[in-house]
Amino acid sequence: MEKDTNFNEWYNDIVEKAGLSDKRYPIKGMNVWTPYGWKIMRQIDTFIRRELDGTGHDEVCFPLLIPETEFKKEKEHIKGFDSEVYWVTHAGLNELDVRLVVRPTSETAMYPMFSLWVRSHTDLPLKVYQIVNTFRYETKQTRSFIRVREIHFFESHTCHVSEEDAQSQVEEDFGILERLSKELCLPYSLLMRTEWDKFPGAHYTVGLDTAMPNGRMLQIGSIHHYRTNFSIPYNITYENEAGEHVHAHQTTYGMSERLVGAIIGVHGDDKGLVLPPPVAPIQAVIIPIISKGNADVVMEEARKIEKKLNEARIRVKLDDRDERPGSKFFDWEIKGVPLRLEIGTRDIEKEAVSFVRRDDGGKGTIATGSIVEGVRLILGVIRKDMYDRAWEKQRSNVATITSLKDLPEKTLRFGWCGSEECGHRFEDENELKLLGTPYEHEEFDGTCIICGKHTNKAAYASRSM
RNA sequence: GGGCCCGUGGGGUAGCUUGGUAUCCUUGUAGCUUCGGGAGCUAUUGACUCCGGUUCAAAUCCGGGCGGGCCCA
Repeated sequence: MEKDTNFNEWYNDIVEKAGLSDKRYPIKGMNVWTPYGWKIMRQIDTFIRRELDGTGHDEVCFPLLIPETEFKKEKEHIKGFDSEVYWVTHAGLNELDVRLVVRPTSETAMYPMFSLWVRSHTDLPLKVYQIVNTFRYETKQTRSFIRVREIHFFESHTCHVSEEDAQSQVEEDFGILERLSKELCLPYSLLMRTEWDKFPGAHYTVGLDTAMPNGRMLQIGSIHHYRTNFSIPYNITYENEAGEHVHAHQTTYGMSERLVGAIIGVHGDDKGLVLPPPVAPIQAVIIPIISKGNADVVMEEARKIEKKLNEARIRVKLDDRDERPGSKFFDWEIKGVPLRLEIGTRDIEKEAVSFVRRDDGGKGTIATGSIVEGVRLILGVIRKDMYDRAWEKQRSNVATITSLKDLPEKTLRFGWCGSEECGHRFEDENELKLLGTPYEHEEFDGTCIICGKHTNKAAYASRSM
């Protein structure tokens, strides 16, 4: 299956063949995480926990159901979500007096509790997160990991004494993102979403977008600054040092299983999945090369190597199935295992192990005596190379344009005066989604591509995934 | 939001026009054999998406549900 000529089919094919997800579950957009896919997700979750724990967040777990009365407290928020929430209307044989919403996100579950938890300025900042499933009734075509109705994601929610303090939380979130990006070898653009596309109820939203091979941007997460937009309706106040009751300023940060979708799309190739070593369930696979009469010797050596790597906490698997080596090579390539180790008579004689990199096909040997150091080193190089190549692709995906004729299949960068009128016209007339303006300062000098007014603001747009 | 297409063993398919015995590949299982890029042989398990209609008879024709895919907005 060819990735570049037929990305959509390729993607579906890989998800199935690599054993990431089984979408035969009989509800649209609700797929089964099969073991290999779930292991990848768990690696990502583990990293996120480590990062959030390390930055002073506490993990919590809120109920799945939200009373309609709480859900409807913030007007913009409900407007943004009420067409895509699932309702619980019955319990047993009885119709419920107060209907329950299945969380599409947890603001409205958490904030009534925050108003109880936050009393004094000494309670702030309050920083919590949870890793849970949320539900959104997607009406569009669903797609494994990218557009689903049951979404596995993490959401962190914070409360602060001031807008500035909340702003510094946003900066901390960018730091977490940067480290996550290195781990998953995923590049991203930080784009300030337009007023009409920001999270319902937010003061502003920064979208985290990754370019897919078809030139379209995939949003992999978002960071929101709420100011006091939620703390007012939910009455989240604290008493400051002067004895006054003040509304807290809030932020949220969320990312989902789309990270898995992005990894598939960014790194995969015609042979299958290519996994970044830090999240690969199996980082190195050992293929014993057996021939007549040497099975015992080869297997013994392979087990020795397996044990050594295992003890060094490298995720290793010895493939001792009764299959021919070639067939095993194909299997593990589809599954994207970063490093393949081959052990045969020739290797044993040379006291070495042959290796093949999944990412670029590079081959070589590692001396058996330094197998742990060698494998660690190569996995490190693979991670760095994947990271660098992915960023290079992300940058080259952007095309700066001055005319709307003959648009390339890329992410477009162009001048925008910033007016809503030009923004809407741009979207409506070009079948494109305005992703927003760069969050970080970016030199630009040109004219608005719609009205022609001079502007030093660039905007980004792409077709939606 | 609109349009088009599809649903047959675990996966991929033939059969459907013209109603009557379901094809092939792959996978799975057991055994033999083989092993530095998808080996071979033998035996064997396993299917017409659901509901309703037409009919002596439905995988096949008609309607609907559920599910999947592609394109456009």
